[in-house]
Amino acid sequence: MLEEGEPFSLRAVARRVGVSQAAPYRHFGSKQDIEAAMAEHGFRELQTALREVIDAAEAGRVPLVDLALTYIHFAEEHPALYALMFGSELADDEERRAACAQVFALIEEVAAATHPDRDAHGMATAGWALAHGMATLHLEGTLGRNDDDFDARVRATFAAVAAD
Amino acid sequence: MLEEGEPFSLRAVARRVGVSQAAPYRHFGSKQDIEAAMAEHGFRELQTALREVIDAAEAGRVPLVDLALTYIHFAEEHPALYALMFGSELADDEERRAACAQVFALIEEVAAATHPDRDAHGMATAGWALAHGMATLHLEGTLGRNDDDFDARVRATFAAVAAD
DNA sequence: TTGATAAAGTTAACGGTGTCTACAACGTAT
DNA sequence: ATACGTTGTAGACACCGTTAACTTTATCAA
Repeated sequence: MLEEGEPFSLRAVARRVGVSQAAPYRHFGSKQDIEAAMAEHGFRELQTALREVIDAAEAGRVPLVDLALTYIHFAEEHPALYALMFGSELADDEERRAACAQVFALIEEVAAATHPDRDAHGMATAGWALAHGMATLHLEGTLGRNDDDFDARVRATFAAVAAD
Repeated sequence: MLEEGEPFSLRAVARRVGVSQAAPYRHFGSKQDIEAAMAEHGFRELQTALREVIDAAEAGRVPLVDLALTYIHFAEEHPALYALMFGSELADDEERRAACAQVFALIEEVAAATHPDRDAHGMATAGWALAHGMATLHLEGTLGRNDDDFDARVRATFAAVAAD
């Protein structure tokens, strides 16, 4: 879904589905509506992935950095979708924003559980910003090409910043 | 330059400049080339802004969070350009990457000066990721709409994470 | 002064794209 | 059976990036 290489045009999609170019307009109002729906779906998939990590951990206590790694792996595996999720044109789609807010709430919940003594909102903000920032910079190539030990780099960064 | 609202098409640009639609191709090979040049210019402007903050500080010691605020203000003031600078299509433009790397080197330099005892590279990575992440999430609306005290929020986040 | 050359601008076209309108097929409920 | 809402279609429109062929214009050597 949403391959990186080929152009993402309504016509190309319709062609691939074997349907006429105007058919998508029976189901969506515009291309932006479709992209917003895809972004919303992406946030829900991301939430599911994060939820799995939380549920797999014993006693519900997950280090924030593990959540961040899951987050970053998601971005690595679906770079085009990830870019879409944070695309500036979709900023005012309400359902996309709600799905995004749910992910944030999940992170906040974990932050509150692992650090009951600290400001959960601030911790969640820092954790998300760090994860999102590293994911973006990594995808974009700014952080070099040591792909394999990037996980270690993320762990080191989180540790350097004493967020755990 | 690069207003948010109107479409950024070569033809629209040419029209506004009062020149024919094909004229840009006398100066650039493609639209991507133009965008890459704009992104490169953006990185250089960002570098200048950061450099000014560093030079204005006494003894050359700037808290990382002040650099981050300058970074975020730049993103706020030029949202479309900022999005362009980190657009995934431009990842392999060499000059853009070089300009980006210079900004990173600047941050690293400050990190090394303010925290001689810690890993400068890791600190710079964390600082940039935090700043870039918060800028993105803020522009995108995920962090709420308390626009005025967002600076305070950035300071709180950096403090919460003990990065200074 | 003349003439060659390279830079910069022009018009016209090609294929592709998002979107709209008008029309046809078809399942379903009255 | 008939009316209707749903989903599909073809065709058009304006716009887009890009290219090709042609003209203008400035520069500089002869």
